[in-house]
Amino acid sequence: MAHSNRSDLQRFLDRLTSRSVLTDKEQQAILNLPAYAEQVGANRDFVRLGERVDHACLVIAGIVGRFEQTREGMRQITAMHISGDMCDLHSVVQPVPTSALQALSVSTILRVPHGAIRTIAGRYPALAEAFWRDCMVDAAIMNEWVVNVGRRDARTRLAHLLCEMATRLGAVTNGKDVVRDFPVTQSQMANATGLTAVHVNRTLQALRTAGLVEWRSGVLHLPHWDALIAYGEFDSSYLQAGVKPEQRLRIVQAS
Amino acid sequence: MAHSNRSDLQRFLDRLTSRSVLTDKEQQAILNLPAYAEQVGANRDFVRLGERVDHACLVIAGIVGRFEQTREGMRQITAMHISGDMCDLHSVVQPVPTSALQALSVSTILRVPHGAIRTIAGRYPALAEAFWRDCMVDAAIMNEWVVNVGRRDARTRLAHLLCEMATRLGAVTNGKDVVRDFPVTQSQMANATGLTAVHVNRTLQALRTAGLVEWRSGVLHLPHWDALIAYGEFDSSYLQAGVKPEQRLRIVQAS
DNA sequence: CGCCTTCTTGAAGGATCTCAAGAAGGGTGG
DNA sequence: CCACCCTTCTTGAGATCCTTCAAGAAGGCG
Repeated sequence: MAHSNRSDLQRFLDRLTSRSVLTDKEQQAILNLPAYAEQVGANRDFVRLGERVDHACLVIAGIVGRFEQTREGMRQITAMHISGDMCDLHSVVQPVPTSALQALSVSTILRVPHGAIRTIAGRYPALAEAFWRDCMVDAAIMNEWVVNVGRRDARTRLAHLLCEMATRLGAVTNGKDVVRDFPVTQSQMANATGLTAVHVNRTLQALRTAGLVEWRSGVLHLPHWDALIAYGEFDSSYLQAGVKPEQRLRIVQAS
Repeated sequence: MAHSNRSDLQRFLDRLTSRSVLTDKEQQAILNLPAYAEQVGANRDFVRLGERVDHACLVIAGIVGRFEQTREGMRQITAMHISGDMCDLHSVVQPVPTSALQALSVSTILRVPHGAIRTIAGRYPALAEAFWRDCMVDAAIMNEWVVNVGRRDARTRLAHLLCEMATRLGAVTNGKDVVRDFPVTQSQMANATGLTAVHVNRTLQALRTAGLVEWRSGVLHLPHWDALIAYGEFDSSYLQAGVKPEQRLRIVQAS
Protein backbone atom coordinates (compact mmCIF):
# COMPACT_ATOMS: atom_id res chain seq x y z
CA MET A 1 0.00 0.00 0.00
CA ALA A 2 2.96 2.27 0.53
CA HIS A 3 2.98 3.38 -3.10
CA SER A 4 -0.53 4.83 -2.94
CA ASN A 5 0.12 7.17 -0.04
CA ARG A 6 2.09 9.89 -1.75
CA SER A 7 -0.88 12.24 -1.90
CA ASP A 8 -1.43 11.80 1.82
CA LEU A 9 2.24 12.32 2.58
CA GLN A 10 2.08 15.42 0.42
CA ARG A 11 -0.12 17.01 3.09
CA PHE A 12 2.58 16.37 5.66
CA LEU A 13 5.21 17.74 3.30
CA ASP A 14 3.12 20.86 2.72
CA ARG A 15 2.96 21.35 6.44
CA LEU A 16 6.74 21.04 6.78
CA THR A 17 7.55 23.34 3.88
CA SER A 18 5.18 25.98 5.19
CA ARG A 19 7.75 26.64 7.90
CA SER A 20 11.02 25.06 6.77
CA VAL A 21 13.14 25.15 3.64
CA LEU A 22 13.68 21.74 2.04
CA THR A 23 15.57 20.68 -1.07
CA ASP A 24 14.02 18.47 -3.76
CA LYS A 25 15.86 15.44 -2.45
CA GLU A 26 14.62 16.07 1.06
CA GLN A 27 11.08 16.52 -0.17
CA GLN A 28 11.26 13.29 -2.11
CA ALA A 29 12.47 11.52 1.02
CA ILE A 30 9.26 12.56 2.75
CA LEU A 31 7.06 11.46 -0.12
CA ASN A 32 8.82 8.11 -0.31
CA LEU A 33 8.18 7.23 3.30
CA PRO A 34 6.48 3.87 3.76
CA ALA A 35 3.06 4.28 5.31
CA TYR A 36 -0.01 2.27 6.15
CA ALA A 37 -3.47 3.80 6.21
CA GLU A 38 -5.94 2.81 8.89
CA GLN A 39 -9.52 3.70 9.75
CA VAL A 40 -10.29 4.47 13.39
CA GLY A 41 -13.81 4.67 14.79
CA ALA A 42 -14.98 7.56 16.91
CA ASN A 43 -13.89 7.44 20.54
CA ARG A 44 -11.39 4.68 19.88
CA ASP A 45 -7.86 4.88 21.24
CA PHE A 46 -5.14 4.03 18.79
CA VAL A 47 -2.11 4.89 20.91
CA ARG A 48 -2.16 3.80 24.52
CA LEU A 49 -0.26 5.03 27.54
CA GLY A 50 3.06 3.39 28.25
CA GLU A 51 3.00 1.00 25.29
CA ARG A 52 6.16 1.67 23.33
CA VAL A 53 5.28 2.63 19.75
CA ASP A 54 7.29 2.04 16.57
CA HIS A 55 5.49 4.39 14.18
CA ALA A 56 4.18 7.93 14.06
CA CYS A 57 0.60 8.74 13.09
CA LEU A 58 -0.32 11.21 10.38
CA VAL A 59 -3.92 12.35 10.50
CA ILE A 60 -5.52 12.16 7.05
CA ALA A 61 -9.14 12.80 7.93
CA GLY A 62 -11.15 13.35 11.09
CA ILE A 63 -10.11 14.86 14.41
CA VAL A 64 -7.69 13.26 16.84
CA GLY A 65 -7.31 14.08 20.52
CA ARG A 66 -4.32 13.65 22.78
CA PHE A 67 -5.56 13.04 26.29
CA GLU A 68 -4.93 11.92 29.83
CA GLN A 69 -7.19 11.19 32.72
CA THR A 70 -7.08 11.71 36.44
CA ARG A 71 -7.49 9.07 39.09
CA GLU A 72 -11.19 9.87 39.35
CA GLY A 73 -11.59 9.31 35.63
CA MET A 74 -11.91 12.93 34.59
CA ARG A 75 -10.54 13.38 31.09
CA GLN A 76 -8.42 16.18 29.77
CA ILE A 77 -7.70 16.58 26.10
CA THR A 78 -4.34 18.32 25.82
CA ALA A 79 -4.18 18.67 22.04
CA MET A 80 -6.43 18.36 19.02
CA HIS A 81 -5.02 17.23 15.70
CA ILE A 82 -6.47 17.69 12.25
CA SER A 83 -5.76 16.57 8.72
CA GLY A 84 -2.10 17.07 7.89
CA ASP A 85 -0.86 16.87 11.49
CA MET A 86 1.71 14.24 12.35
CA CYS A 87 0.12 13.96 15.74
CA ASP A 88 2.88 12.12 17.56
CA LEU A 89 5.98 13.07 15.65
CA HIS A 90 7.61 13.47 19.04
CA SER A 91 7.43 9.71 19.50
CA VAL A 92 10.37 9.43 17.09
CA VAL A 93 12.69 10.72 19.81
CA GLN A 94 10.52 9.62 22.73
CA PRO A 95 8.88 6.31 21.86
CA VAL A 96 7.07 5.70 25.15
CA PRO A 97 3.96 7.88 25.08
CA THR A 98 3.09 9.86 28.20
CA SER A 99 -0.39 10.49 26.85
CA ALA A 100 -2.83 8.55 24.71
CA LEU A 101 -4.33 9.30 21.31
CA GLN A 102 -7.97 8.89 20.44
CA ALA A 103 -10.08 9.54 17.38
CA LEU A 104 -12.65 12.16 18.38
CA SER A 105 -14.62 11.45 15.22
CA VAL A 106 -14.23 8.72 12.61
CA SER A 107 -10.70 9.27 11.39
CA THR A 108 -8.21 7.82 9.00
CA ILE A 109 -4.60 7.85 10.01
CA LEU A 110 -1.43 6.93 8.22
CA ARG A 111 1.10 5.00 10.23
CA VAL A 112 4.69 5.81 9.34
CA PRO A 113 7.40 3.55 10.82
CA HIS A 114 9.86 5.26 13.16
CA GLY A 115 12.70 3.44 11.45
CA ALA A 116 12.04 5.16 8.14
CA ILE A 117 11.69 8.57 9.75
CA ARG A 118 14.89 8.06 11.71
CA THR A 119 16.74 7.04 8.58
CA ILE A 120 15.89 10.18 6.66
CA ALA A 121 16.36 12.38 9.73
CA GLY A 122 19.88 10.97 10.06
CA ARG A 123 20.66 11.34 6.38
CA TYR A 124 19.18 14.83 5.92
CA PRO A 125 19.81 17.10 8.91
CA ALA A 126 17.44 19.68 7.45
CA LEU A 127 14.63 17.17 7.80
CA ALA A 128 15.50 16.59 11.43
CA GLU A 129 15.40 20.34 11.85
CA ALA A 130 12.00 20.55 10.15
CA PHE A 131 10.65 17.78 12.39
CA TRP A 132 11.98 19.54 15.46
CA ARG A 133 10.40 22.81 14.35
CA ASP A 134 7.07 21.16 13.68
CA CYS A 135 7.06 19.70 17.18
CA MET A 136 7.77 23.13 18.59
CA VAL A 137 4.67 24.56 16.95
CA ASP A 138 2.65 21.87 18.70
CA ALA A 139 4.39 22.87 21.91
CA ALA A 140 3.53 26.53 21.33
CA ILE A 141 -0.10 25.52 20.92
CA MET A 142 -0.02 23.56 24.14
CA ASN A 143 1.55 26.56 25.84
CA GLU A 144 -1.43 28.60 24.71
CA TRP A 145 -3.79 25.95 26.06
CA VAL A 146 -2.27 26.30 29.52
CA VAL A 147 -3.07 30.01 29.41
CA ASN A 148 -6.52 29.31 28.06
CA VAL A 149 -7.43 26.76 30.70
CA GLY A 150 -5.64 28.54 33.51
CA ARG A 151 -6.70 32.13 33.11
CA ARG A 152 -9.71 32.61 30.85
CA ASP A 153 -13.36 32.28 31.82
CA ALA A 154 -15.58 29.79 30.04
CA ARG A 155 -16.88 32.10 27.32
CA THR A 156 -13.49 33.47 26.36
CA ARG A 157 -11.93 30.03 26.64
CA LEU A 158 -14.40 28.45 24.27
CA ALA A 159 -14.20 31.32 21.82
CA HIS A 160 -10.41 31.09 21.84
CA LEU A 161 -10.38 27.38 21.11
CA LEU A 162 -12.90 27.78 18.31
CA CYS A 163 -10.76 30.53 16.80
CA GLU A 164 -7.68 28.34 17.00
CA MET A 165 -9.33 25.36 15.38
CA ALA A 166 -10.94 27.44 12.65
CA THR A 167 -7.59 29.00 11.86
CA ARG A 168 -5.78 25.68 11.80
CA LEU A 169 -8.51 24.21 9.61
CA GLY A 170 -7.64 26.92 7.13
CA ALA A 171 -11.13 28.30 7.18
CA VAL A 172 -10.25 31.94 7.65
CA THR A 173 -9.85 33.37 4.19
CA ASN A 174 -12.14 36.29 3.58
CA GLY A 175 -11.86 37.36 7.19
CA LYS A 176 -15.56 37.53 7.75
CA ASP A 177 -17.72 34.49 7.40
CA VAL A 178 -16.14 31.21 8.46
CA VAL A 179 -17.65 27.78 7.84
CA ARG A 180 -15.95 24.46 8.51
CA ASP A 181 -16.62 20.84 9.29
CA PHE A 182 -15.74 20.34 12.91
CA PRO A 183 -17.12 16.99 14.10
CA VAL A 184 -16.48 17.35 17.82
CA THR A 185 -19.06 16.85 20.56
CA GLN A 186 -19.74 19.32 23.33
CA SER A 187 -18.51 16.73 25.77
CA GLN A 188 -15.17 16.49 23.97
CA MET A 189 -15.04 20.26 23.88
CA ALA A 190 -15.52 20.19 27.65
CA ASN A 191 -12.60 17.80 28.02
CA ALA A 192 -10.43 20.12 25.95
CA THR A 193 -11.29 23.22 27.93
CA GLY A 194 -11.35 21.80 31.44
CA LEU A 195 -15.08 22.48 31.80
CA THR A 196 -18.11 20.22 32.18
CA ALA A 197 -20.30 19.29 29.25
CA VAL A 198 -23.24 21.06 30.85
CA HIS A 199 -21.37 24.30 31.19
CA VAL A 200 -20.01 24.09 27.66
CA ASN A 201 -23.59 23.75 26.50
CA ARG A 202 -24.76 26.83 28.35
CA THR A 203 -21.73 28.85 27.32
CA LEU A 204 -22.19 27.86 23.70
CA GLN A 205 -25.75 29.09 23.93
CA ALA A 206 -24.48 32.43 25.13
CA LEU A 207 -22.12 32.62 22.16
CA ARG A 208 -24.99 31.62 19.92
CA THR A 209 -27.38 34.29 21.16
CA ALA A 210 -24.52 36.79 20.87
CA GLY A 211 -24.51 35.86 17.20
CA LEU A 212 -20.88 34.74 17.30
CA VAL A 213 -21.17 30.98 16.86
CA GLU A 214 -23.45 28.58 15.06
CA TRP A 215 -22.58 24.95 15.40
CA ARG A 216 -24.99 22.23 14.31
CA SER A 217 -24.38 18.63 13.35
CA GLY A 218 -20.64 18.90 13.07
CA VAL A 219 -20.59 22.09 11.03
CA LEU A 220 -19.07 25.13 12.67
CA HIS A 221 -20.16 28.54 11.45
CA LEU A 222 -18.56 31.73 12.73
CA PRO A 223 -20.49 34.62 11.19
CA HIS A 224 -18.46 37.47 12.67
CA TRP A 225 -14.84 36.41 12.71
CA ASP A 226 -13.40 39.75 13.76
CA ALA A 227 -15.82 40.00 16.64
CA LEU A 228 -15.06 36.45 17.75
CA ILE A 229 -11.28 36.85 17.81
CA ALA A 230 -11.72 39.99 19.91
CA TYR A 231 -14.10 38.13 22.21
CA GLY A 232 -11.71 35.18 22.53
CA GLU A 233 -8.54 37.28 22.89
CA PHE A 234 -7.19 35.34 19.94
CA ASP A 235 -3.87 36.22 18.33
CA SER A 236 -2.88 33.64 15.75
CA SER A 237 0.84 34.34 15.75
CA TYR A 238 1.63 31.34 17.94
CA LEU A 239 0.37 29.05 15.20
CA GLN A 240 3.22 30.10 12.90
CA ALA A 241 0.81 29.84 10.02
CA GLY A 242 1.80 32.85 7.99
CA VAL A 243 5.58 32.48 7.88
CA LYS A 244 6.74 34.07 4.64
CA PRO A 245 9.18 32.06 2.50
CA GLU A 246 12.04 34.49 3.09
CA GLN A 247 11.53 34.21 6.86
CA ARG A 248 11.79 30.44 6.93
CA LEU A 249 14.84 29.22 8.72
CA ARG A 250 17.31 26.58 7.66
CA ILE A 251 20.05 25.71 10.11
CA VAL A 252 22.05 23.28 8.02
CA GLN A 253 23.66 24.07 4.70
CA ALA A 254 21.78 22.92 1.65
CA SER A 255 23.87 20.13 0.16
CA MET B 1 34.40 35.12 29.44
CA ALA B 2 33.57 32.24 27.22
CA HIS B 3 36.46 30.17 28.52
CA SER B 4 35.23 30.26 32.10
CA ASN B 5 31.79 28.81 31.39
CA ARG B 6 32.68 25.18 30.84
CA SER B 7 31.49 24.15 34.28
CA ASP B 8 28.13 25.81 33.63
CA LEU B 9 27.83 24.23 30.21
CA GLN B 10 28.65 20.93 31.84
CA ARG B 11 25.26 21.10 33.57
CA PHE B 12 23.58 21.41 30.21
CA LEU B 13 25.68 18.56 28.86
CA ASP B 14 24.73 16.39 31.82
CA ARG B 15 21.11 17.09 31.08
CA LEU B 16 21.51 16.07 27.44
CA THR B 17 23.48 12.91 28.16
CA SER B 18 20.92 11.82 30.73
CA ARG B 19 18.60 11.07 27.80
CA SER B 20 20.75 10.95 24.67
CA VAL B 21 23.93 9.18 23.61
CA LEU B 22 26.72 11.55 22.58
CA THR B 23 30.26 10.90 21.41
CA ASP B 24 33.28 12.64 22.94
CA LYS B 25 33.48 15.03 20.02
CA GLU B 26 29.85 15.95 20.36
CA GLN B 27 30.24 16.48 24.08
CA GLN B 28 33.23 18.73 23.50
CA ALA B 29 31.20 20.75 21.02
CA ILE B 30 28.71 21.51 23.79
CA LEU B 31 31.40 22.45 26.27
CA ASN B 32 33.08 24.71 23.75
CA LEU B 33 29.97 26.77 23.09
CA PRO B 34 30.52 30.49 23.55
CA ALA B 35 28.42 31.85 26.38
CA TYR B 36 27.88 35.00 28.36
CA ALA B 37 26.69 34.94 31.95
CA GLU B 38 24.21 37.47 33.20
CA GLN B 39 22.50 38.24 36.49
CA VAL B 40 18.76 38.89 36.42
CA GLY B 41 16.84 40.41 39.29
CA ALA B 42 13.64 38.89 40.64
CA ASN B 43 10.53 39.64 38.59
CA ARG B 44 12.54 40.96 35.69
CA ASP B 45 11.79 39.89 32.14
CA PHE B 46 14.81 38.95 30.07
CA VAL B 47 13.01 37.68 26.96
CA ARG B 48 10.09 39.70 25.71
CA LEU B 49 7.18 38.79 23.49
CA GLY B 50 7.65 39.23 19.78
CA GLU B 51 11.24 40.51 19.95
CA ARG B 52 13.30 38.20 17.80
CA VAL B 53 16.08 36.65 19.87
CA ASP B 54 19.53 35.52 18.74
CA HIS B 55 20.59 33.42 21.72
CA ALA B 56 19.21 30.73 23.97
CA CYS B 57 19.23 31.03 27.76
CA LEU B 58 20.67 28.40 30.07
CA VAL B 59 19.56 28.74 33.66
CA ILE B 60 22.53 28.50 36.02
CA ALA B 61 20.91 29.53 39.28
CA GLY B 62 17.48 30.67 40.40
CA ILE B 63 14.07 29.92 38.98
CA VAL B 64 12.81 31.15 35.63
CA GLY B 65 9.19 31.34 34.51
CA ARG B 66 7.75 31.29 31.02
CA PHE B 67 4.55 33.30 31.01
CA GLU B 68 1.83 35.07 29.16
CA GLN B 69 -0.93 37.37 30.22
CA THR B 70 -4.52 37.96 29.24
CA ARG B 71 -6.04 41.22 28.12
CA GLU B 72 -7.16 41.95 31.68
CA GLY B 73 -3.59 41.49 32.89
CA MET B 74 -4.01 38.12 34.53
CA ARG B 75 -0.76 36.21 34.36
CA GLN B 76 -0.23 32.56 33.59
CA ILE B 77 3.11 30.88 34.05
CA THR B 78 3.27 28.02 31.56
CA ALA B 79 6.62 26.57 32.55
CA MET B 80 9.16 26.79 35.35
CA HIS B 81 12.83 26.32 34.65
CA ILE B 82 15.60 25.46 37.05
CA SER B 83 19.35 25.18 37.06
CA GLY B 84 20.53 23.14 34.07
CA ASP B 85 17.50 23.91 31.89
CA MET B 86 18.08 25.54 28.52
CA CYS B 87 14.82 27.36 28.98
CA ASP B 88 14.27 28.50 25.42
CA LEU B 89 16.17 25.98 23.38
CA HIS B 90 13.16 26.00 21.07
CA SER B 91 14.10 29.52 20.02
CA VAL B 92 16.88 28.00 17.91
CA VAL B 93 14.29 26.79 15.43
CA GLN B 94 11.67 29.42 16.29
CA PRO B 95 13.41 32.70 17.06
CA VAL B 96 10.31 34.83 17.64
CA PRO B 97 9.07 34.01 21.14
CA THR B 98 5.35 33.48 21.64
CA SER B 99 5.80 33.81 25.39
CA ALA B 100 8.08 35.81 27.63
CA LEU B 101 10.70 34.72 30.16
CA GLN B 102 11.06 36.15 33.63
CA ALA B 103 13.30 35.46 36.58
CA LEU B 104 11.01 34.39 39.44
CA SER B 105 13.85 34.82 41.90
CA VAL B 106 17.29 36.34 41.46
CA SER B 107 18.79 34.21 38.71
CA THR B 108 21.90 33.88 36.69
CA ILE B 109 21.55 32.83 33.11
CA LEU B 110 24.05 31.98 30.43
CA ARG B 111 23.30 33.36 27.02
CA VAL B 112 24.40 31.05 24.21
CA PRO B 113 24.31 32.48 20.67
CA HIS B 114 21.94 30.74 18.26
CA GLY B 115 24.60 30.82 15.61
CA ALA B 116 26.92 28.59 17.63
CA ILE B 117 24.13 26.16 18.48
CA ARG B 118 23.03 26.01 14.86
CA THR B 119 26.58 25.33 13.74
CA ILE B 120 27.05 22.30 15.96
CA ALA B 121 23.51 21.08 15.31
CA GLY B 122 24.28 21.12 11.60
CA ARG B 123 27.66 19.46 12.00
CA TYR B 124 26.57 16.79 14.49
CA PRO B 125 23.10 15.40 13.75
CA ALA B 126 23.12 13.56 17.06
CA LEU B 127 23.26 16.92 18.81
CA ALA B 128 20.28 18.17 16.84
CA GLU B 129 18.51 15.00 17.91
CA ALA B 130 19.45 15.56 21.54
CA PHE B 131 18.19 19.15 21.37
CA TRP B 132 14.95 18.01 19.82
CA ARG B 133 14.50 15.36 22.51
CA ASP B 134 15.20 17.85 25.27
CA CYS B 135 12.52 20.15 23.89
CA MET B 136 10.09 17.25 23.83
CA VAL B 137 10.57 16.66 27.54
CA ASP B 138 9.61 20.28 28.13
CA ALA B 139 6.58 19.70 25.93
CA ALA B 140 5.63 16.61 27.94
CA ILE B 141 5.81 18.71 31.09
CA MET B 142 3.58 21.34 29.56
CA ASN B 143 1.18 18.60 28.53
CA GLU B 144 0.98 17.56 32.16
CA TRP B 145 0.34 21.16 33.19
CA VAL B 146 -2.71 21.29 30.94
CA VAL B 147 -4.10 18.26 32.78
CA ASN B 148 -3.15 19.77 36.11
CA VAL B 149 -4.79 23.12 35.50
CA GLY B 150 -7.73 21.70 33.58
CA ARG B 151 -8.85 18.81 35.71
CA ARG B 152 -7.44 18.82 39.22
CA ASP B 153 -8.77 20.72 42.21
CA ALA B 154 -6.58 23.24 44.01
CA ARG B 155 -5.12 20.88 46.62
CA THR B 156 -4.22 18.15 44.17
CA ARG B 157 -2.98 20.70 41.69
CA LEU B 158 -0.58 22.33 44.12
CA ALA B 159 0.62 18.99 45.44
CA HIS B 160 1.28 17.82 41.89
CA LEU B 161 3.31 20.87 41.00
CA LEU B 162 5.34 20.64 44.18
CA CYS B 163 6.06 16.98 43.44
CA GLU B 164 7.16 17.84 39.93
CA MET B 165 9.47 20.61 41.02
CA ALA B 166 10.97 18.57 43.84
CA THR B 167 11.66 15.74 41.44
CA ARG B 168 13.21 17.99 38.84
CA LEU B 169 15.32 19.65 41.52
CA GLY B 170 16.75 16.23 42.19
CA ALA B 171 15.66 16.28 45.78
CA VAL B 172 14.03 12.88 45.89
CA THR B 173 16.74 10.48 46.90
CA ASN B 174 15.87 8.56 50.01
CA GLY B 175 12.21 8.57 49.05
CA LYS B 176 11.04 9.94 52.35
CA ASP B 177 12.13 13.31 53.55
CA VAL B 178 12.62 15.93 50.85
CA VAL B 179 14.20 19.35 51.41
CA ARG B 180 15.06 21.87 48.71
CA ASP B 181 15.55 25.53 48.06
CA PHE B 182 12.54 26.69 46.11
CA PRO B 183 12.47 30.50 46.09
CA VAL B 184 9.02 31.03 44.59
CA THR B 185 6.28 33.20 46.06
CA GLN B 186 2.73 32.07 46.64
CA SER B 187 1.63 34.62 44.10
CA GLN B 188 3.90 33.09 41.46
CA MET B 189 2.63 29.68 42.45
CA ALA B 190 -0.88 30.99 41.83
CA ASN B 191 0.10 32.15 38.36
CA ALA B 192 1.52 28.71 37.61
CA THR B 193 -1.58 26.84 38.75
CA GLY B 194 -4.27 29.15 37.44
CA LEU B 195 -5.46 30.02 40.96
CA THR B 196 -5.47 33.23 42.98
CA ALA B 197 -2.79 34.01 45.50
CA VAL B 198 -5.36 33.98 48.29
CA HIS B 199 -6.56 30.53 47.43
CA VAL B 200 -3.02 29.20 47.08
CA ASN B 201 -2.38 30.49 50.56
CA ARG B 202 -5.40 28.71 52.03
CA THR B 203 -4.72 25.53 50.12
CA LEU B 204 -1.11 25.53 51.25
CA GLN B 205 -2.32 25.82 54.81
CA ALA B 206 -4.45 22.74 54.30
CA LEU B 207 -1.43 20.84 53.01
CA ARG B 208 0.55 22.14 55.95
CA THR B 209 -1.94 21.02 58.57
CA ALA B 210 -2.15 17.66 56.76
CA GLY B 211 1.57 17.42 57.47
CA LEU B 212 2.46 17.11 53.80
CA VAL B 213 4.19 20.40 53.10
CA GLU B 214 6.35 22.85 54.99
CA TRP B 215 7.50 25.84 53.05
CA ARG B 216 9.11 28.81 54.76
CA SER B 217 11.40 31.52 53.40
CA GLY B 218 12.13 29.80 50.14
CA VAL B 219 12.86 26.38 51.60
CA LEU B 220 10.50 23.61 50.64
CA HIS B 221 10.20 20.63 52.96
CA LEU B 222 8.12 17.60 52.06
CA PRO B 223 8.18 15.30 55.09
CA HIS B 224 6.09 12.46 53.64
CA TRP B 225 7.01 12.10 50.00
CA ASP B 226 5.07 8.92 49.38
CA ALA B 227 1.94 10.42 50.87
CA LEU B 228 2.34 13.59 48.83
CA ILE B 229 2.74 11.88 45.47
CA ALA B 230 -0.41 9.87 46.22
CA TYR B 231 -2.21 13.05 47.21
CA GLY B 232 -1.04 14.87 44.07
CA GLU B 233 -1.65 11.95 41.69
CA PHE B 234 1.99 12.33 40.71
CA ASP B 235 3.67 9.87 38.36
CA SER B 236 7.13 11.04 37.42
CA SER B 237 7.47 9.06 34.20
CA TYR B 238 6.68 12.05 32.00
CA LEU B 239 9.84 13.75 33.26
CA GLN B 240 12.03 11.11 31.58
CA ALA B 241 14.38 11.40 34.51
CA GLY B 242 15.29 7.78 35.02
CA VAL B 243 16.13 6.70 31.49
CA LYS B 244 18.69 3.94 31.76
CA PRO B 245 21.79 4.19 29.56
CA GLU B 246 20.82 1.17 27.47
CA GLN B 247 17.38 2.70 26.81
CA ARG B 248 18.76 5.96 25.46
CA LEU B 249 18.04 6.43 21.84
CA ARG B 250 20.37 7.57 19.10
CA ILE B 251 18.89 8.05 15.66
CA VAL B 252 22.01 8.86 13.73
CA GLN B 253 25.01 6.61 13.34
CA ALA B 254 27.93 7.40 15.59
CA SER B 255 30.67 8.71 13.29
C1' DC C 1 14.19 51.53 62.46
C1' DG C 2 11.35 51.92 58.50
C1' DC C 3 9.66 50.40 54.21
C1' DC C 4 7.96 47.24 50.90
C1' DT C 5 6.86 42.75 49.67
C1' DT C 6 4.69 38.63 51.01
C1' DC C 7 1.71 36.14 53.83
C1' DT C 8 -2.61 35.64 56.32
C1' DT C 9 -7.49 36.13 57.56
C1' DG C 10 -12.62 37.25 57.05
C1' DA C 11 -16.83 37.72 54.71
C1' DA C 12 -19.60 37.90 50.69
C1' DG C 13 -20.35 37.00 45.86
C1' DG C 14 -20.09 34.48 41.62
C1' DA C 15 -18.65 31.16 38.19
C1' DT C 16 -18.84 26.59 37.52
C1' DC C 17 -20.26 21.93 39.02
C1' DT C 18 -23.44 18.14 40.29
C1' DC C 19 -27.47 15.66 39.91
C1' DA C 20 -31.41 14.65 37.40
C1' DA C 21 -34.45 14.22 33.65
C1' DG C 22 -36.46 15.27 29.37
C1' DA C 23 -35.92 16.58 24.18
C1' DA C 24 -33.66 16.22 19.98
C1' DG C 25 -30.71 14.09 16.69
C1' DG C 26 -28.55 10.39 13.91
C1' DG C 27 -28.10 5.79 12.68
C1' DT C 28 -29.99 0.95 12.05
C1' DG C 29 -33.13 -2.75 11.19
C1' DG C 30 -37.40 -4.24 9.94
C1' DC D 1 -40.30 4.66 5.28
C1' DC D 2 -41.22 4.06 9.86
C1' DA D 3 -39.92 2.45 14.54
C1' DC D 4 -36.50 2.08 17.68
C1' DC D 5 -32.35 2.98 20.20
C1' DC D 6 -28.46 5.28 21.77
C1' DT D 7 -25.83 9.25 21.84
C1' DT D 8 -25.84 14.10 22.27
C1' DC D 9 -27.99 18.25 23.51
C1' DT D 10 -30.77 20.99 26.66
C1' DT D 11 -32.85 22.71 30.92
C1' DG D 12 -33.54 23.43 36.08
C1' DA D 13 -32.26 23.87 40.84
C1' DG D 14 -29.13 23.54 44.46
C1' DA D 15 -24.38 22.96 46.11
C1' DT D 16 -19.42 24.15 46.13
C1' DC D 17 -15.13 25.67 45.03
C1' DC D 18 -12.81 29.50 44.16
C1' DT D 19 -12.67 34.52 43.69
C1' DT D 20 -12.99 39.29 45.09
C1' DC D 21 -12.32 42.93 48.15
C1' DA D 22 -10.28 44.60 52.12
C1' DA D 23 -7.15 45.00 55.77
C1' DG D 24 -3.92 43.60 59.12
C1' DA D 25 0.43 40.75 60.44
C1' DA D 26 4.76 39.00 59.39
C1' DG D 27 9.09 38.88 57.06
C1' DG D 28 13.22 40.58 54.60
C1' DC D 29 16.42 44.27 53.53
C1' DG D 30 18.84 48.75 53.53
